[in-house]
Amino acid sequence: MAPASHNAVGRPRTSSRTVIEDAAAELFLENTYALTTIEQITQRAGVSRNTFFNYFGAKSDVLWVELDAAIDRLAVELREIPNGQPALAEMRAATMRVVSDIGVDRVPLALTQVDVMGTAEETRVSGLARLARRSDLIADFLARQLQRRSDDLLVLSAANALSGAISAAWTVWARDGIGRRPLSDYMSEAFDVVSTGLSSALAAASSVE
Amino acid sequence: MAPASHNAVGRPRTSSRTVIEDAAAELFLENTYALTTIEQITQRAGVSRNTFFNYFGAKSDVLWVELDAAIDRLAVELREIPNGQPALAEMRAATMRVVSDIGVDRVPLALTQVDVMGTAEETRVSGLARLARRSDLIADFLARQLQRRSDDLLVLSAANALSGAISAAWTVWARDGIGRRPLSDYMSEAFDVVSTGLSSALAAASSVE
DNA sequence: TCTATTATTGGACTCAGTACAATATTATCC
DNA sequence: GGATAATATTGTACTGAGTCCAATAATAGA
Repeated sequence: MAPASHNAVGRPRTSSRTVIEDAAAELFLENTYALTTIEQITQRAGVSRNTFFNYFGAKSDVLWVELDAAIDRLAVELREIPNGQPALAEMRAATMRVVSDIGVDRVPLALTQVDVMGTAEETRVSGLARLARRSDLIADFLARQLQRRSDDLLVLSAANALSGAISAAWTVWARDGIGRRPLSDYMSEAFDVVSTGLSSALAAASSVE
Repeated sequence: MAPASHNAVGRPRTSSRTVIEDAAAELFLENTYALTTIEQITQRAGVSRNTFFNYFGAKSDVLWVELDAAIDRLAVELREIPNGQPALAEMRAATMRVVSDIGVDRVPLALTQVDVMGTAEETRVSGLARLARRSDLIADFLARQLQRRSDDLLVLSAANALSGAISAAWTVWARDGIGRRPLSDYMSEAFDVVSTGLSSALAAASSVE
């Protein structure tokens, strides 16, 4: 039984992986992320320290399981879009398809308990790695649709901006806690901001005020 | 003589700090970033290992000296803008003021020699920390101008998008190598993309093609 | 020169992450 | 079922970043 890749989407239930995830979540909440060692996690999970690294490439990976899965699905969605489609609209639609699946129970660990776990700074960096990965996916997609290189300034700017907006939606959604609206609501709003342009979005915001 | 803070903007010439920076730059180019240890750096610099940590909080900080300085200056510029100004225009102007100073010799180490140093993956993450710091600055500024909270979705989306676009400009500028145009050119282009909106920017791009 | 401040150093430590070989466990095929 | 191959788990040993703290050197100011 292969532990599959680190960001596997498939889920053999109650494997070592799951046990480790649960143990980690508990300990992060009890002692904060920073003060929890991998050894403690694997001890509670009843496996050896090395087994941790069979399933996760880094301690912080446990925090982002849900987000990684979402990014995996986005990659698939984008790959399946044929050439010559309206790039932004397709990009948005693909994101919305992925996000519509996400229920309240799928909040990335790092985002839910940012206060409780004292994860603010430590997890920030690892979260940014996800932003970067999503940027890459989007840049590749845009480059393909626009027939430009993926390190073209227009492509990169747009990809980074989109990934940043998506990230903002996740963050605010997670922080809104219980009673939050569906993630797709937040995502739509974030897309609106970058789609119509910051000049109009910000102007509208300040005139309303 | 205080080593000042980690991202000091002032420059006491030929202090331990400078010596360390130079030694690090040499070694990164010779042996790549990953294979260079802090011990090697301080050895060549003729100081003790601990002195490194007097000036830098992490090994990767050496890579981002120039960018950190630019972000410091951006922070100052933004702080000095009075309330009630058009947010996006001021933000853009402040960025351009900072960037107009940057000559060809001020390319962040991490960005120039990304190929030579094999820094691609390792430095990516530390670079993202800068993106985040800039996002925070921009979010605070926008929140003040728009009279909203700095974790508001509109504010965060816009801040992330802007920071992402700025990051793209730096990246492409650095990668263009010798013969590149001034950084401000790239920055203008990146701002245009997010200002006018991705829907028009991307539509224009695909119709041109 | 004396003194307070700050820079530098030494030493000991924790922990994440890597490498690799050894062993256990499960699946597959006959 | 039993042999065998594939994969999961573990043990051991290691590197190197980053932290802490106390000791000492260097410098500035009076």
